[in-house]
Amino acid sequence: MTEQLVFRAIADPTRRSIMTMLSSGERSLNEISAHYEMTRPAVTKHLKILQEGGLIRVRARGRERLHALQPEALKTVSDWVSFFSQFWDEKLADLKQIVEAEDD
Amino acid sequence: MTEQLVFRAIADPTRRSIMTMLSSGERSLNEISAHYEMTRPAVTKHLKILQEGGLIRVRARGRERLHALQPEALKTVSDWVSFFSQFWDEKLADLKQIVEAEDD
DNA sequence: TTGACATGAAACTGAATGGTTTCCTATATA
DNA sequence: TATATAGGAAACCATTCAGTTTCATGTCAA
Repeated sequence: MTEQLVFRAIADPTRRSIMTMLSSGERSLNEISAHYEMTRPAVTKHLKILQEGGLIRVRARGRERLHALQPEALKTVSDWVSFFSQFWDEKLADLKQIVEAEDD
Repeated sequence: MTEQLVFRAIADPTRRSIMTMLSSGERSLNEISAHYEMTRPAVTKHLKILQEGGLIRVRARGRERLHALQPEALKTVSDWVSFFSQFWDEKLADLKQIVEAEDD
């Protein structure tokens, strides 16, 4: 199952940081790795894991590779958390159900 | 920061499964490990990581150790996901804000 | 077309993870 | 009190993970 790949992807702080960065628009590998101490190949590996989790998509532009956020993959996490949220925020869980029902 | 400990804790499928099990009530170590193929010490380690993430609490009853879910720790995850949810479900994000404002 | 730039790929390393086995301690209970 | 039960602790192992260095490839631009 792919669910595990999402949880795996978001388990690392660098990867969550990259997601935050991409929330303001797509970025090339160079632009991304410029923000971190680690080497470029290390960032490449993180991007691959994010891609495997479906959290980003990659497209080529010339010799660059542009990485864009694909946040819908987080629905998996959101749904999982929602199950438990009934135990600490019933109002929120109820409203979520209402919203989802409306969308049908 | 403790945030990382939560994401680390929920990254493993066995630990997420244990959380689901505990959602129906507290359980002793023996009761929990009976549901898995792995040995009891292995389950003990998972429980320790869940505890470090604040996701469960443990109390002693005689020679037993009862483990109970503490789902509020998932608020960390919920909040993090909410930031990204604005990109795939604005209605839900809006309602969540309303709910949280009401609680103030 | 040559050189600079953006990236990919492979081999390696150390630390963390998920698991095991073995042994020890504490608490119930016959 | 002797024994069974519940769990803790330590030592060990294999795999995965996050990072590195080195080298190769493809594309742009002078």
